[in-house]
Amino acid sequence: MSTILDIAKLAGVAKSTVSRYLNGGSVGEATKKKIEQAIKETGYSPNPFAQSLKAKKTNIIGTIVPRLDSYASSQTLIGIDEQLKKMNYQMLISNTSQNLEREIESIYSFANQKMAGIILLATEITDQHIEAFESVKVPVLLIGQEHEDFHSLIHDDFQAGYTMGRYVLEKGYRKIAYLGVTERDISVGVKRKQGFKKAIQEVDDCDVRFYETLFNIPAAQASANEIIYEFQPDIFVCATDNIALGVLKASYSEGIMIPQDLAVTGFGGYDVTGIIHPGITTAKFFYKEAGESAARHIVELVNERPVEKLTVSKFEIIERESVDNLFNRPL
Amino acid sequence: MSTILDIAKLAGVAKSTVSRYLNGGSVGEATKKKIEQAIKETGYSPNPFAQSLKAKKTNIIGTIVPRLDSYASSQTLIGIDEQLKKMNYQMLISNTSQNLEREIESIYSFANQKMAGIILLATEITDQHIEAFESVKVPVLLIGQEHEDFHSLIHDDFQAGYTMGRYVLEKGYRKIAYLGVTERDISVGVKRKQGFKKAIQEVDDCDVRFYETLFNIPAAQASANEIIYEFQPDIFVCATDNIALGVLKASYSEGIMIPQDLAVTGFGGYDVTGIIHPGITTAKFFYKEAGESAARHIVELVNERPVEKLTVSKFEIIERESVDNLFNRPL
DNA sequence: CTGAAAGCGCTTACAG
DNA sequence: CTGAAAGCGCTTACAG
Repeated sequence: MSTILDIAKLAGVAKSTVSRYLNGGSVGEATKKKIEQAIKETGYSPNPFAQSLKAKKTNIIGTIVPRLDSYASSQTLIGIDEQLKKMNYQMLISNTSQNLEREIESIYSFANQKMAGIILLATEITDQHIEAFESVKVPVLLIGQEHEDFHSLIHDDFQAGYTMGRYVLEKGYRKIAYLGVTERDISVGVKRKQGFKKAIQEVDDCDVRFYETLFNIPAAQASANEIIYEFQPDIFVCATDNIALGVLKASYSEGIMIPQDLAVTGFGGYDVTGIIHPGITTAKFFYKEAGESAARHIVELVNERPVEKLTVSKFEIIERESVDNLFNRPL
Repeated sequence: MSTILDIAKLAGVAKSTVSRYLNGGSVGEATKKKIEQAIKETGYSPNPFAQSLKAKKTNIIGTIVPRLDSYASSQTLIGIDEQLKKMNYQMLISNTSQNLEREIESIYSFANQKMAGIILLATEITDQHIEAFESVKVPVLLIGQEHEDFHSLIHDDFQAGYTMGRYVLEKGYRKIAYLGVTERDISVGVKRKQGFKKAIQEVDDCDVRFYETLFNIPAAQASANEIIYEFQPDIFVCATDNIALGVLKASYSEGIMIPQDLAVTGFGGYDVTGIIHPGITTAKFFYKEAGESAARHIVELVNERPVEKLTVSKFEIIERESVDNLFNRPL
């Protein structure tokens, strides 16, 4: 591996001149040629550690993600990565395997590694998160959860919940099981439910019950089984697509036909909801696009340019076979 | 951020002593105490760039992956990441979005960034890959494809193909469409097919046709539609789970019942194959475990310890509803 | 436009 | 056991 000194010698100039050339400073035509030639010969490329040591800062955006094997995470990461590349930044992923403590560690570790900025694909924001972010003084962007102290980019959970609620009501469903998740997850556990509730409050002949389950399919399946037994709803409105998949599994195993006997909706717009049969009606979020915006925003922040504190990403209801139109049914 | 010099002053010793303490050299009890105290007070932690600049080497393993949004990739990455963390190494992901040129660029870029080693989740190995690997002289490990020049860790594609072939024959299927992929992908396009062929050659009353499609679901769906029309197979043996999903979609849309009218098998063991209904019979590979082994191997290579050139990861046939037993059918 | 020198934060022989 | 000094590869004022 050649260094800047090798190039300087080869080109017959001082290394400060080479450095200036590399960084777009003023260099004479003749020297420029010589340096270019030397670089070509050696295949020289600067040592990023030496650069970072001087600069006390990198062009890397540390991205903390709770898991690698979810549609939402992957798509968001892809969006971030692609956009960052375009802007000549790099993405470094820290996977925390859904361990909040590891998120905190990652924040400090990223700061120590002189990341230019940090993006957190957030689930819960604890006091420790706040403390960590405040002590490291690195620009931060939250995705998926909002917090007054930090810049964030969220999906329109409330509005999606409201729209989904209206949709379900318009299709004629009135005996509804809302299968949600912990309220510690504000976006998924609170906002979607609140939006849904608002829609429900606009009608008065509705029998709705609210349940809580975990994010994974087997747990959702077990919950669905119980609820089917004790409540016999006409429809499950699920807080995530995975939970909807759990409901589907429960139905298969009980011989319940979808949508004839039971309807199901989700949130997320995971690919799998369109692959399976029947397809699941869902509120699709735009993870990749959100990732791209996030990348743009964090770079703005890194360069100390202003960014709106809160950005809300859009959504879209995708109608599929898992919901019937009760008004079209023969009596 | 405090530096080693701050610690040295605070503790009243030379920075070389602090450095020695940090790196486990011999330090007197009394000085040790003072240094520990100073580190605690300041929350000091060494600047990794300065360290890397000296060491000319990091403890980071660069991992090149063709895509982030596939089950196989995610699981493999999770395995690599977790194991690497245990061994005090870090993983850096480079996503190439299925662009072979970007893979080459990533190899050089990783070398430039002084990665301790490189893991490539390989699809095709071109001459440019070989040239790149040879010129950078960084330890390399291939996952998913084997190559005589490099250490590699593969799934047992041939044996899985063979076992799947025998399985299908034992269930009584004789009119078989094998839906494969390009032979440029040796593991998926060649090995699985070869194994399957071997099984077929052991019987003689078999009508098998071989087709080729792309890796994505819509392409597989289109291919399946054509094949159903022109060949009317009893079963599709698909080279990947995604292709099997494409066949399933084609069947849904044509009103073909699975497995009554048509059976389907895949390779991979993607989660989704067990979530949908009917579940897809598939040869499950152990991606996460493979990732863990890969992590162990690359670290061995980094430390110049011997590693077998080729490691073969296991597989397992998972029986689900997408394949019937023709011998059990009423006449 | 160009070069000499200092310094980023660390580690590593080399003395003592 | 401990410290002074050199050096890793780069950048950045500062002179000229």
